[in-house]
Amino acid sequence: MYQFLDDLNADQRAAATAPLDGVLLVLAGPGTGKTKVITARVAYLMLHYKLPPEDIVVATFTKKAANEMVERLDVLLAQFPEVDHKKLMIGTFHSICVRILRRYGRLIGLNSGFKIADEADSRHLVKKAVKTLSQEGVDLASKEQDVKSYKNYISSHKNKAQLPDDVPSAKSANHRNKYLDIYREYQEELLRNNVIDFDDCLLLTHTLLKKHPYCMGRVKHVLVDEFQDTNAVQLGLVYMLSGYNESHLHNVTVVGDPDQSIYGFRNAEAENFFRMEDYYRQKGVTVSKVSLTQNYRSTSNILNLAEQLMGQQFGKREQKKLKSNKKVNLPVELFSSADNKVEAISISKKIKELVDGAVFRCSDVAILLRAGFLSRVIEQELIHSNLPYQVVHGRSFWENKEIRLMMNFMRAVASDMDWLGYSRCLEFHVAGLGPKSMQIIEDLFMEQRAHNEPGNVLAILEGIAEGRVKGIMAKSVAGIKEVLDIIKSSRKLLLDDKTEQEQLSTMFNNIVTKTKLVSIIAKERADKHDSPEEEIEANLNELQNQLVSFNIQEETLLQDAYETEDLIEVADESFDALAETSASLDKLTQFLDSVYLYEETKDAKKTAPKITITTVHGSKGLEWPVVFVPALCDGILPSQYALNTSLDEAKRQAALDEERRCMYVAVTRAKERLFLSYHHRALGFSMGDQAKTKSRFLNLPKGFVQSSKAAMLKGPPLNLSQPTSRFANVMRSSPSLNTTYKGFQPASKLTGNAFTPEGLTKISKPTKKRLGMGRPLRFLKK
DNA sequence: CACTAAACTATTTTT
DNA sequence: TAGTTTAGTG
Repeated sequence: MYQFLDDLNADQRAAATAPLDGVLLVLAGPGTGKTKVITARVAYLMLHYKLPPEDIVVATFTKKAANEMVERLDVLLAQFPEVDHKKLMIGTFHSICVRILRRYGRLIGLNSGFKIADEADSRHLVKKAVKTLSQEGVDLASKEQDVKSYKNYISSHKNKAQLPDDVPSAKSANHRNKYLDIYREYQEELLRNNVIDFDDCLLLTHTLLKKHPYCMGRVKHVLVDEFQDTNAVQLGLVYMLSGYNESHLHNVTVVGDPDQSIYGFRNAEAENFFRMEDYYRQKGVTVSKVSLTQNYRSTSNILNLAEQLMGQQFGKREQKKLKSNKKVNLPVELFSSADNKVEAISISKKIKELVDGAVFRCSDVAILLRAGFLSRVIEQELIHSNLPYQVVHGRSFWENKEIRLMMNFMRAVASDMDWLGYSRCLEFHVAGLGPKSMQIIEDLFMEQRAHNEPGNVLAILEGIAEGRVKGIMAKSVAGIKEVLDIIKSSRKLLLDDKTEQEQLSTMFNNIVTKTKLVSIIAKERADKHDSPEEEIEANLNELQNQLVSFNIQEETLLQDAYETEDLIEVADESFDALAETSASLDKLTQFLDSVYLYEETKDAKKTAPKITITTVHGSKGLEWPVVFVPALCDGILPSQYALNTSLDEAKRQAALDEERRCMYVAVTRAKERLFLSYHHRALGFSMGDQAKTKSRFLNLPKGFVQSSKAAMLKGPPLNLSQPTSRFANVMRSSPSLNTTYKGFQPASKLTGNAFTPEGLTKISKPTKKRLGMGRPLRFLKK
């Protein structure tokens, strides 16, 4: 019928072509072609059932997943020009919600010009709230740790759809009320700054649709990817989005795998699978389930180990019977090391063997870690042994100081209302401007806001420059004048008679030059890095490129999509419009808006032949021919938190189960070779070295892993009271000692003749991303 | 009142 | 290690 359906196996096809009406749960284990199925289903809904793309909502969890799906649809639908899949409402939950709020937020009193508060803004406002409250006499701790716990409190309530007024009153403890006070004050702060935080994106949409469900009344089908990662609010959104259109009531497709739920800490609830089933069954809606069991990724040894691991879950779980399609099947290897440095050495030696044997390339190898900080030791060792690697950290690029500063200066250029942006610029650039002076300026701004005006930071600063404000030191006034100049001159550059690209890049350079950003930040890092300027400039270049090459999103998506149009007063113009505007200024504004919600964080050079180091969470949805999972120690995986004995039994089990799922995700990333390891001792920071024991998850029956004892250090058992770091250093620097280290067997011995290098190169292409759409199809066919 | 230098302390995962 | 908090100085 459709060619893309021929490329699916029977189960996949059943899922993709399931009836339009009713609820479909697709239980897709790792490597079973989940994305392929959901993409095919979307195509089928549009082609076969003739659903208009603008009536279909496809919600994903990450930007990457959304982008990938669009890419696949591009290929899939190339031959069906009559279907315009660009009109699909596809994106992360957050981005879809923001689009809805921009358009209909007014109905719940939201100012349509709102901005998204990023993590830094949000933290700042929590701190602010704490400060305000302590000034009012409430006794509050404001250490970093405490701020974190306040944020957690707020977030967890928001994720349960509880605004301050909805929080159930605490029975006894009075610290609870303090938390609630902070929550209230924090919400006020958001409002005063005309921003909403990440959780609000979802929560406010939830509130909106509860009151005004007709806003999204024409939605005919809702699809959710990685459903196990949804929280209560997201589940509610699915119910509401699919619960209004009478001709297409409760038409939902969700795809996911409860075993891969590793975002519980962020209030994801894998139980949503069961909840949803109950909810719709009670409504009399047909609920069908399809399980995908054919695995196209891993060898059966890897799959067996994974299944064995999950068999130890405390919570209920359905057994999986994943079938491998791989002919070759090498054992999963396990080794232990005296300490984490030795472990790193073993890993690098092993990688060297695999790579030198021309069996794998560096880009085929990934090292997956429970936590980011574990990468340090391994990185050092990889540098030492000259192995190229890349650390893929979620948003580290955006967290660089130079990037954050540039973003803030550009925010100020883009909007006079953006106090949060302006304030960071002032703090950075104006000498002599401390908390007291900042407070004076902020008060002026908030006063304007209180009078229901948008607020205009630039005007206030001009007032200061003209000496109309008391309490600001002369030295600071001079600095403020400079900031004014930077902002104004940058704006002028955006109105120049040049191309958009030129305008943006000269504006960018203008800020960089006038703030002397590079030299100032370089100075701060001088004692830690060799050539900090280089790195800073490279980062700035990257940002500049992203800005200049940014394409304006189709924000008009919702514009014409709704018949209910006349029912709803259309959102008014944002009142933030600057006196003079230009295409490049619009572009700048959109760029700033988009960064946190739409823009995919670049995963370094995809083509570079490098080893990938990333966290287990960061590895989700990806795959590599060779995977190392080091540091499988109690206290790391499972993490210390899960081992906390002060938790009650149910919570402890739930936490342990999530940790186990973490390991499940890690091991199921591997296609051909999987190496597990742990160390007996962690050489650490100031807190001193810690003795470690083998992770409880490694207590497996015989036969699932092959221990390679050779990786253990030869020599006397470690004396734990002696400084081990020196020991490790000797190991590393002394060749004679190194020879006693046996390391791994040569790759040839392990692989035997079953694997020829030629045979392997065919299937050992790197990450999923590079496979794109065409490749896996061809691969699966054979 | 702001700035600097020394001291401290916490290390998960992220839209 | 690095980011933040503090105490002491100008």
